[in-house]
Amino acid sequence: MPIITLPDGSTKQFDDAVSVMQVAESIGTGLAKATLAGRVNGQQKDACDLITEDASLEIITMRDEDGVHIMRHSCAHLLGHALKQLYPDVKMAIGPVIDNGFYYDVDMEHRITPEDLKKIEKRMKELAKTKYPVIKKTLPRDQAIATFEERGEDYKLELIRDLPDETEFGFYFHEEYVDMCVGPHLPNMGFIKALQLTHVAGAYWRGSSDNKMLQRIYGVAFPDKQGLKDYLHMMEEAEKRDHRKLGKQLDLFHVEDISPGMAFWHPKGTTLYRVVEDYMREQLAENGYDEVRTPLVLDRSLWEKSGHWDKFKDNMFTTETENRDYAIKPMNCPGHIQIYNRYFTSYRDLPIRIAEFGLVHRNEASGTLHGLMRVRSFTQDDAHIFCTEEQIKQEVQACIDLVYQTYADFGFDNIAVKFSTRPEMRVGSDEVWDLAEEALEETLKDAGLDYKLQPGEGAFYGPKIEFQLKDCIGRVWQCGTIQLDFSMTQAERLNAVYIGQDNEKYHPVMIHRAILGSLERFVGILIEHYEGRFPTWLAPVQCVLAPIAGSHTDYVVEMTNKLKKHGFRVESDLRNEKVGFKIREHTMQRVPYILVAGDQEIENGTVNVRARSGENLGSFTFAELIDLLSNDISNLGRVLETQS
RNA sequence: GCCGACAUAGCACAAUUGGUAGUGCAACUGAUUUGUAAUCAGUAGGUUUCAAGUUCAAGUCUUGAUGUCGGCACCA
Repeated sequence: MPIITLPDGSTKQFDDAVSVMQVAESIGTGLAKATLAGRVNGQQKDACDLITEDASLEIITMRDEDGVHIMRHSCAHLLGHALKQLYPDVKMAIGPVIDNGFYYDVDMEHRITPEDLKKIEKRMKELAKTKYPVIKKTLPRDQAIATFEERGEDYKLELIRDLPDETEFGFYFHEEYVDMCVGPHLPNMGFIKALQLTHVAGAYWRGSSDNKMLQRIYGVAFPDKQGLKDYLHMMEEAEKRDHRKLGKQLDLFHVEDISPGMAFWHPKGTTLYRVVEDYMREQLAENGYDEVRTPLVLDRSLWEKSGHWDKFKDNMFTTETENRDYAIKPMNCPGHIQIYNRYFTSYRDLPIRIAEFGLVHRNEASGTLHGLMRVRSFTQDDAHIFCTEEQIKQEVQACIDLVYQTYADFGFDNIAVKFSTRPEMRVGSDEVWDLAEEALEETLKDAGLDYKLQPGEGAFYGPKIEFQLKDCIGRVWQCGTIQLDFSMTQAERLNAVYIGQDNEKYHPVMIHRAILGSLERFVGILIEHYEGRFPTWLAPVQCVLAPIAGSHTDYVVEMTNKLKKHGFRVESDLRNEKVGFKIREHTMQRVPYILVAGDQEIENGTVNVRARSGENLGSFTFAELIDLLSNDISNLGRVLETQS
C-alpha cells in the first residue's frame, strides 16, 4: 500500500505496487503523456519501474534538465538501432551523454563517411517517428551474457566481465535492437524530435592508446526543433570568434609549415602580447617578485637530476655540440633553482619569489597542436616561490588572489578550478605527497573556491591547482596553475638549501605558479573572448585618424603625433579614399575609435569621434579626447556594473 | 602519435566524365579630393603543399611525405 508524496507535498495512496507512469496517469493524462521518467526518493527511475513502498516522487518531463539528459541518452540507443540496421556487423561499445548531445563508440570494418552520417541520421529520424515503445527488462548475468554472445557484442561482454559482482543488468529493447544500460530511458522514442549527427572521429576503446581505435559518432539533440536550430546558429556564431580566423583577419599572427606549433607574431599581435606581458610585469612588482632571465639551452644532466628527463624526454627538443648533450628548456624551474642557489639563504630571506617570462619549448605530439592554444613554443608568466612549510598557505592564497584579480582585469568571470592529486608516475615519498596535497587542498577550501577533484592528474613533482578558461566553442584550457613541490629542492634532486633559525640546513618548499599560464594560449583565449573587439587598453591600435580630404592631412598628422606623445597607440589613414571606405575598413579591424577631421574640426580645433559600435560621440577637443581615452583605458577589461 | 577529412594567388572561394587554372577582396598604376560601413578604370599576381607514378593529357586518378581541421591518447 505505497503512499506517494509529490513535490507539492500532496500524497496519493495506492493499493498495490505502482509504476511511475501510473502515478502520472492518476494525476492527469497530460502529465502522463509528457512523462519520461521519475525521481523516486531522489533516484532516477524508468517510467515503467514499480514503486513498492512509501516514497517521494517527482515526475521527469522534457522541461526537466534530467529529462533532456535522458532523451539524449536514448538518442545514443537510437543511433545503435539505426546503425545495426544499416551495418549489421557493427559492434557497439559505449554511448554516453555529453554537453548538448551524445556519442556512440562503435567498431566495424567500414569507415563511416559524412554521407553515411546523413543516411544514419535519416534512419534514426524514421525510427523515432514510429514512436516505438522502449521495453525494459532486467536480465540475470547468464542471460545478459547469452544475449550479447548471440549478437557478437564483444565490447558489451567485456563490460559485463568487468563487473564481476553484478548479478543482473538493465536491458532496453528497441524493437530488434537491444542495449545494456543503467538508464533511465524514454518510454517511447516519439520524444526524440530534434537531433543531428555532427561528426565522426577516432577514439580509443576505454580511453587507452594501448587499445584498438574505434569510430566515435557524435550527435546533438534538443527537446524541439527550435532548440536545435538555436544551437546550430550559436555554433556558427561561435566559430566566427575562432582566434585562428581572427588572427588572420586582424593581422595578429600566423603559423606556417616550417615551424609547426610556433607562432609568427605580427606587429599588431606583438603589441597585444606585450600589453598583456607588461600588465603582468606590473603585478610582479606589486606582489614582491624578482624578475630573472635564464638560458634556453641547458645540459641534459640537469634534466636528468630534476626528473624531467625520465618522464618527458620524448617531448623535449635536444641538441648537442662538442660531445655534450643539451635540452631546450621545457620548464623554467631548474633554471630558477640555479639562481636561488647562488645566494646563501637564511630563513629570514624567505619567501623568495623568482619570476620569469620564460620561453619554453615542448615537442608536443603533432595531433595535439591547435592554433595558439596548444603550441610547441610558448612563454609562461612563470614564477617559483621558495618558502618554508609554514609559509605555504599564505603564499598559495596570495597566488589565488592574484589569479582572480588578474582574470577580472581581463574580463573573465567564469573560471573553472580543478585540484589534481598524485599521478602514478611521480617523484617523492607518499608522506611528502600527503603533506603537499593536504596543504594545497586546505588553502583551496579556506579560499572558499568551488573546485573539482581530478585524481591522478597532478604534476610528477607535486599536486596542482588548475584555473581553466573556455574557448569560443566551449573547450576548456588550463591557464593559471599553482603547484606545490617538496621534491625538486631535495638534496638528491636540485638541492636548494636555506639556513634555519637553529643554524641547520633545510630544503625550502617550492611553489610553481603561473597566472596567465602560456601567454600564447592566454592571448588566444582573449581574442575569442572579445571576438577581436579588445577593450581599449588591449587594442593594438586604439584610434585611427582620418582626414576628409587631402587638405586636412597636416592637421591629422599633427593630432596623431600629439596623441602618440601621450602614449596612445594611434595611426592615421591618409590614403586617397573616401571617409566611408576608411570607416568601414577600420570598423572591421575593430579599432575602438575612429577620429575624423575636416574643415569644421580644423576651425574648432577638434576631432569628430566615432566609436567602434558605430555610435558618433560628437566633437572632442584634444583635452577632452585625452580624457575619453584615459578613462576608457583605466577600466582595463573589467566588466563594468551597469547602472540601473 | 592514432582515426578520419582536407590542402588551388596574400585572404575567401570556383574549375563538367581527366581536356587552355578562374572570380571577388587585398596589392600595384592612373583618374577622382571625397563628411561617417566599399569612387571609377586599368595592371600584375600560380611548379594547384611537396615528391614520385598512371595517362596522348593530371588541380582532378594512384602511392608516399608534410601540414591543417575535428576528435582520441598526451599535456611538466
